[in-house]
Amino acid sequence: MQQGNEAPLRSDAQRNRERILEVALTELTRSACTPLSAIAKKAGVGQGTFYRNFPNREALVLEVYRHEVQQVADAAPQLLETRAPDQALREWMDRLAQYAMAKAGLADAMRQATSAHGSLAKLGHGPVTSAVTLLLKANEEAGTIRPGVTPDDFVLAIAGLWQIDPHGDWQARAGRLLDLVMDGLRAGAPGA
Amino acid sequence: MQQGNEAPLRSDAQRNRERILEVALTELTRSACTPLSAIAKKAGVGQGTFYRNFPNREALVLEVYRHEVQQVADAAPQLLETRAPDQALREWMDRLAQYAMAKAGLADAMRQATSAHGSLAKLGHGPVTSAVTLLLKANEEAGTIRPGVTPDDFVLAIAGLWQIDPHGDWQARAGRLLDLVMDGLRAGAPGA
DNA sequence: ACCTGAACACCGTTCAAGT
DNA sequence: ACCTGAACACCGTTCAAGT
Repeated sequence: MQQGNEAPLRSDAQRNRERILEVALTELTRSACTPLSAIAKKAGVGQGTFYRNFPNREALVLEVYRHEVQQVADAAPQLLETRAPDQALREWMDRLAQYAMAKAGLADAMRQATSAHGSLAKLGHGPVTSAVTLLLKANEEAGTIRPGVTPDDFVLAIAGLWQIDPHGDWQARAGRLLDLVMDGLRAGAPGA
Repeated sequence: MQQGNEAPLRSDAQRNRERILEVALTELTRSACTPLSAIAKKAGVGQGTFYRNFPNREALVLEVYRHEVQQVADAAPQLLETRAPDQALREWMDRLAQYAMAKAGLADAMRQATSAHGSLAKLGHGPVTSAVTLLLKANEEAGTIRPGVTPDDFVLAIAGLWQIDPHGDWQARAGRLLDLVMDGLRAGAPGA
């Protein structure tokens, strides 16, 4: 049965959960392989409490990531209001890249924690998918990209972002990758 | 000093090393997180011997991967002899995809073992880079792709391959990704 | 109802003793 | 020179006892 995800949660329990997430963000950003016990300790909770909230590393990392990634997703509608659809899409990619580099430690944690396929795919139908759907649709309607590109396709196409080393000249490398993807999306825009 | 990598290696030592690699391939393909101790045991060597050859998991996984990936790389020159450069490139991508799916467990192991950035990048200047360089150069000279694309750019562009779930319809997903990349490479072929 | 932390299981790594 | 395998350190996970 496992309760949907209702069950109001006692106030001290809720504060514990929030403190764990807070510490996890800082700590995982610094180093992807921080022991869970260290996170529990810094958050001031016992091991048991930690595991009540997050049954394993993956659950924790996914939750932190989801939280963080929401912010980038939120930028999409705003960009579409102030720019042409293709410019909005391209700039959104840049912001995603910037964010991915800033949170590189977290991205590492994601890669390591998600055992089988789909670091990103594991995010499922979250805010990122919504943002991408929105951006692609606007472009398709404006005829600036070819029709039929799904959000999944897009996410796969920019997967290289998470491979870039955040030290050094990531700006140049990311820029070239994203330009290439954008050109691929455009190719012969209105045709099948 | 650490010896370059010469030092002829005693014959029993060499057999041990080979048996470890053999077992590691089978075992890691099956499950990315097989304990190293299990691999050592199945290979019939002690823990110490194992660690003499491969100081950590990453070293083992990289070696296995390098070995395997050589085969796909070897196909590049042959393809270039029998096909137009762009067709050769596109078909090589397909083979890479097919191989990546077949060895999905190994790809998982790579992702998990390589802590900081660059699963693929860690392969460094290996056979894959050579193959890609060859293919890109032929296409650039034939004017079928835009000039100035580096092997690094290309590897980043197809990074999505390693995210695809090998069960289900990976053929369709991989095909769409690779077509998109190919179109991106083509975009306005002769121009800057 | 929720929390704590000692206890357990497991895996990576080292090293003293062998051949 | 190289090998073995017991021993150690460490981390994830559980659970009996508390509030």
